[in-house]
Amino acid sequence: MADVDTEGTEGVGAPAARPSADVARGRRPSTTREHIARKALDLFDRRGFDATTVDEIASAVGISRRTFFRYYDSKRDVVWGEFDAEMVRLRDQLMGAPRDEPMMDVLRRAVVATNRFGAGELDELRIRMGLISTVPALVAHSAVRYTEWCDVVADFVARRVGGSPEGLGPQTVARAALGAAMAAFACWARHDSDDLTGEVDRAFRLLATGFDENRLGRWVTSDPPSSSSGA
Amino acid sequence: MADVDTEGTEGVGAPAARPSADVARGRRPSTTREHIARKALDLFDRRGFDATTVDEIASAVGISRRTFFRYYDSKRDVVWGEFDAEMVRLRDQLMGAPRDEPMMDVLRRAVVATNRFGAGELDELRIRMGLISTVPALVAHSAVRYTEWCDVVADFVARRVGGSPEGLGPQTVARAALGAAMAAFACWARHDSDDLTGEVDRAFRLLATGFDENRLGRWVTSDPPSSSSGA
DNA sequence: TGACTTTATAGCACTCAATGCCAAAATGGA
DNA sequence: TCCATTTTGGCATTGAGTGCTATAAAGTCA
Repeated sequence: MADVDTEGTEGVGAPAARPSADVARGRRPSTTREHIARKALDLFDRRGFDATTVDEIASAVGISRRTFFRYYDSKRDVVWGEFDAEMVRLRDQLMGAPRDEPMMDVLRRAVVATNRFGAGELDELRIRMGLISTVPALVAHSAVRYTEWCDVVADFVARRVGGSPEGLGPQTVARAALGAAMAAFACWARHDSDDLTGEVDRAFRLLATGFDENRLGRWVTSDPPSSSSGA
Repeated sequence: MADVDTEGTEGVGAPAARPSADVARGRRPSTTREHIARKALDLFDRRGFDATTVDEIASAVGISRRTFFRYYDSKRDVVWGEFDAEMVRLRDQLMGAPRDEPMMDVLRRAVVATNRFGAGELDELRIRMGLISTVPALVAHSAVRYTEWCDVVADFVARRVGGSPEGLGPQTVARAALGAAMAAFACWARHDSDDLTGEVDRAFRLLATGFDENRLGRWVTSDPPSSSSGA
């Protein structure tokens, strides 16, 4: 693992693992979110999420149970890593897109862009996403985390087409888009399609067709159109 | 052959509330799922879901805590009522549709049909859906319950267009459809659009357009059928 | 009536996640 | 050295959920 310096570690809910730009005051943290996450994911992967207790994670890391909960709000949150940073990236991508680019193209490109990962991160990501889309406790928790994602998309859509982000239009687009993204992720995490962004791209192109039955039929049988062409 | 009428997904996990077609053997149940649900929903509505403990529900119903868990697998499940029965109805609607009817029309009609409720049920349903779409613990749990829903839809789609129900095509359609349904439900539960099936219908028509930006713009500004303005 | 069977219930003990509180440890600065 | 700051760990508590067991209530059969 060559991710020595992970500087984007803004606290999700825990105050710990601060970059601490100024002088370090007080007692130094005895570990990091990344360190905990690595140990925990390893345990989850080997023994299963439910079968791994917080006590086991804590003792594997070398901290107390109480300290674990200062780094992560819950056992579930460990799997999500630095999800919040990605949320900011998505918003930037959506809001920064040229006004004349079609809405669904912007959306597709933005989601694809925010899900580009280096080869070194993919193995861990697959474990994360595999857990998120299969373990009931994590499937459940995902709905809460993805709510923020939907809000970002709904804001974008409302800004494009008018009306309130809470309205049926933006909400439907946002939640349907989330569905497409989740489908892509789940498919990628399950079988070894090593092309995550490709899956996302395909799912969103499909979504933008309105799921016409004939096109969908051809799409399933023959190989679906890959990205390549333009925006 | 006692559990003849318990085929498929009928039993959530609790053995109680059986219609008891044959003669009643053994001690009679001291309450019903409905009775528990009514008391519990009342408490949830007044005090909030998290602030209501299982002990309080049990004592309000007049049973022990342990007995509560024989009727419902969890506190969360109370809010979902007889969700499983609806699942069977959805499958029947989808599979029973004429083969030449367009796929997305079948889907829309099926979801609309399975969400028709009598005027007497609507108040309680609004409380249920309000809770499900706002309380974090229930938002989370909804993802697990809706997984079954998605499976049904994905099966239907795969049967129509070919390929595996696990494939990206059927999964994308299913999850996007779920998104549309959730958006419609949440909008209905929040503001008092008393037309639930109308909201569902609109969301699915929108989904089938592929969210073309221009059409969506007109759709939002000029009120579609009976939505309140600017919602 | 009195066994015997079946079913539902209550109580108890237990695990585990999560939270609040407080004392102790570690660190830099005055 | 004393002090302020920050992290840590232990302790107690709450609340969900589960397994086990004894008991209560009902019908059946002799």
